[in-house]
Amino acid sequence: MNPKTLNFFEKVYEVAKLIPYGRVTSYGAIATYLGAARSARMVGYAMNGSYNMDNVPAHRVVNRNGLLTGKQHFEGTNLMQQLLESEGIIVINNQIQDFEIVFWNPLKEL
DNA sequence: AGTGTGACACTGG
DNA sequence: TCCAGTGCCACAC
Repeated sequence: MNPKTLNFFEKVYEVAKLIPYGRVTSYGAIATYLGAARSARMVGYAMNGSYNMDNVPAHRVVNRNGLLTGKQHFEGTNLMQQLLESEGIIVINNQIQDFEIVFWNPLKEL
């Protein structure tokens, strides 16, 4: 794939799809991996348009604190949490427990 | 072409 | 240590 043909959004989706089952990452980590460290907000914005991309596990992307800030954009009030819990990730009060353990760093893993 | 916007991240008080 | 303000930059309008 010619990287130039891929929009920033598409790159975000590509990375998101690589997040292993039962692991999570942060918006900033993805942005940094894409070489746009200052565009973490855009990653979240990109995920907003991933609702029609069923391959993108948007629920595995949280902010750098492991907080489910994007929860509001999912159906219902706790769909995101349920999806994570179904993968073995413990979430309490929108906060991922043992975040450092389940955190997946694309910079290190890829 | 310019302006507004946001599912973040960092810094200073 | 904690919170509020500020920077940021790619996309939509």
